Amino acid sequence: VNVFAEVVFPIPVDRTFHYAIPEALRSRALAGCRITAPFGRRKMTGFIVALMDKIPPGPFDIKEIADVLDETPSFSGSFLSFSRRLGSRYFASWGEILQAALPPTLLPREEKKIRLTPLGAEVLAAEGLTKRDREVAILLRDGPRSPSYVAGKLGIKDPGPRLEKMQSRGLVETRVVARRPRPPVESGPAKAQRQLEFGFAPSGPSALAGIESGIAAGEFGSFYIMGPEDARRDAYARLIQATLAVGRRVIFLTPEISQAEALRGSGTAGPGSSAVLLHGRLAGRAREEEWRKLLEGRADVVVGPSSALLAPLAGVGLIVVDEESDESYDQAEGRLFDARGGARLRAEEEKAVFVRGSAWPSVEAYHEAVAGGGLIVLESGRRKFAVTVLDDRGEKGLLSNALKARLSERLGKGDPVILLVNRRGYSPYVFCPRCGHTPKCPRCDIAMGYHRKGEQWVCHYCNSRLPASSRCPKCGGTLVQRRAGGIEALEEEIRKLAPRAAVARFDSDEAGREKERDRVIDDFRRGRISILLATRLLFHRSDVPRVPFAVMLSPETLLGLSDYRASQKVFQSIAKMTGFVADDTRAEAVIQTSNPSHFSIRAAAAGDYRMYYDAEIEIRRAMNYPPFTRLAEVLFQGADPRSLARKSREFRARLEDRGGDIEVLGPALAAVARVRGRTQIQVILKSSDGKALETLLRESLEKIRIKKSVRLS
DNA sequence: CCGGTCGTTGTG
DNA sequence: ACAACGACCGGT
Repeated sequence: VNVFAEVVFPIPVDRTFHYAIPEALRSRALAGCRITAPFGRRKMTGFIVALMDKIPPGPFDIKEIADVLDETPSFSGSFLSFSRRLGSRYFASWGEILQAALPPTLLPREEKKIRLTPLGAEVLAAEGLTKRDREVAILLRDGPRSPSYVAGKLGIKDPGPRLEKMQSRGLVETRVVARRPRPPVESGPAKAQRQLEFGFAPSGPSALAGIESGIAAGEFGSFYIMGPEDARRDAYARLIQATLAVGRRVIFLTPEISQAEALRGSGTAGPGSSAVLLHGRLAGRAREEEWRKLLEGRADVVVGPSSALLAPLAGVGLIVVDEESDESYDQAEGRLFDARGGARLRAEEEKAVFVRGSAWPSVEAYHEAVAGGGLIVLESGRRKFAVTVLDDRGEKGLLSNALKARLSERLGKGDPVILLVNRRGYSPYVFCPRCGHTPKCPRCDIAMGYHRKGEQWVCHYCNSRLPASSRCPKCGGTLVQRRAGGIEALEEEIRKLAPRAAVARFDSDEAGREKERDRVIDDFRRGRISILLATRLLFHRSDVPRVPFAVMLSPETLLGLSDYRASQKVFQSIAKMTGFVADDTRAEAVIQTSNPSHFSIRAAAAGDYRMYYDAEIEIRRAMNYPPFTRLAEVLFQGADPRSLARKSREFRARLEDRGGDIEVLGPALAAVARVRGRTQIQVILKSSDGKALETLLRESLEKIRIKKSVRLS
């Protein structure tokens, strides 16, 4: 009989721990249940991942599970096995993945509170305390506080020793306050459901028949649908309905929440089915309710950003990753996994069909789809609008004379226009001609951008701000601005050019909140705004009206990045800009650049993906970059550069011990050597053998205990 | 000697 | 993640 449980916890320790199940809990303690258990000196919420009738022998003494928090498991068996593989693939612990899959309301946290005892109050009143102890007592006079609050107010890092001392004298006491999770929601009749509806005719090219038969057969398969947005949506609708028709379910990923919301239309996903949105911005209660619908099978389709991949659906038959090439699917700081790789993994696990789609695929995915035979191209027809490339070398200001002339003409006709630029603020940086100094972010190794709004310097990495000054902080000289290139400077020039036009900005500084963003787009659609200035932020909206005139300014600045994907970013940002242009012979897209002959710009201007791909794939081949080699970029972060350097060298030594045919670059300071006060050191591994690379990486990284993130490509 | 910090180690 | 422990350090 199963009297022991294997448990994981939501901490960055990828190990399982063993507990005995007391008699009274034995019938309720099932794999996939949330539990509480003593862990070290604490009590923690964890998850049962397996039951067993004996435990591995070891020198530890076994503890008992304290409580089982679920009546029915929060995670199914297949979800457990998927989440284990997902965590292992992306170097996150199993428990962290399970935590991310759970609505936060279901993960009770407990907090330590320090309270002043009556004795403590008495001694305080009698002035019998030393300076520091007095400060602590005064803080606690108004009620119990957490240790971190005390630390912050006292300006010390660790109040532990002092508090312990005071506790042993009976001046304060600590209490652990458990924030109990809400009782499980009764799964009664579904309340007013947020029905997500897919309004497209179930018709489409016969090319989809292959995917449909894969869905019907219930086998894993991987496909790529390349085509414009409306054609892709029709195809998705057909595939979703085919999946629901065989009684299976659908996970649909979009890069951003707003795109998931935009999928709401008319019609339905299918008779008797329902679809829900699931994302982190849903407030506690609502999020739990949607999650429960999925767990209990009251909904058949989930739509959302990367995190929706962890939705608790059973019987998944189709997983769609739309806008496949979007960066928000990347594994990056604060994101536990790569959503594309994760989606494939889950599809394999559930024997589901894996579909990626985009108008402009990433080079890696396209290469793979062509080789694997899963590429489906939906014809987009020849575009009717003109595309013009303007060379801005030798021009003054942001707008070339040729562009100004075109803009004036359009505005004269009353045409709405969109102008895209790649930079926030006014100018990229300021510098002192006398001593050469450039003001940098105090926490990051990067120049601060000058923002006219609020007269401040802003770090575009960590968003910290300093009041701008015209004097050099080093030598007192007069600072000068680098050529103004940001959206604020663009706004200034536009207002000069068209003083009476209604201009609005769509960037993180001017349209910060979600509501504000919706309002700007809405005003633009209604014609209350005639000139829309935007950063890349606009690419994540699928409700931007088509316009007769759109402009991309200086896309070549992205080429300066030390990233082998730089040219892809250039191609895609131009291609997406042309996506805002109405398909009309009188419409025009303009690219203004100082590098008009670059292949990514020429191909984007021609709207020719193959032209771009053929050139880029040759570069990738020549330089031995993905997809011709596997790359692992390991980033170590830490406050102390010395210990970071030591540990990253230790990592390198481990890599070399194990040898193998793997190229190791670094350790070296990352391109941005410091972010938020933490030094960043990078090690890059290159190999043609992906399996060997992953194994080596896993083994060598295992004992290196510092904050690290890994990007595999 | 104490309070504070830092790095290391273990959690069943 | 978090707590505990040991080494070290500077101030009284």
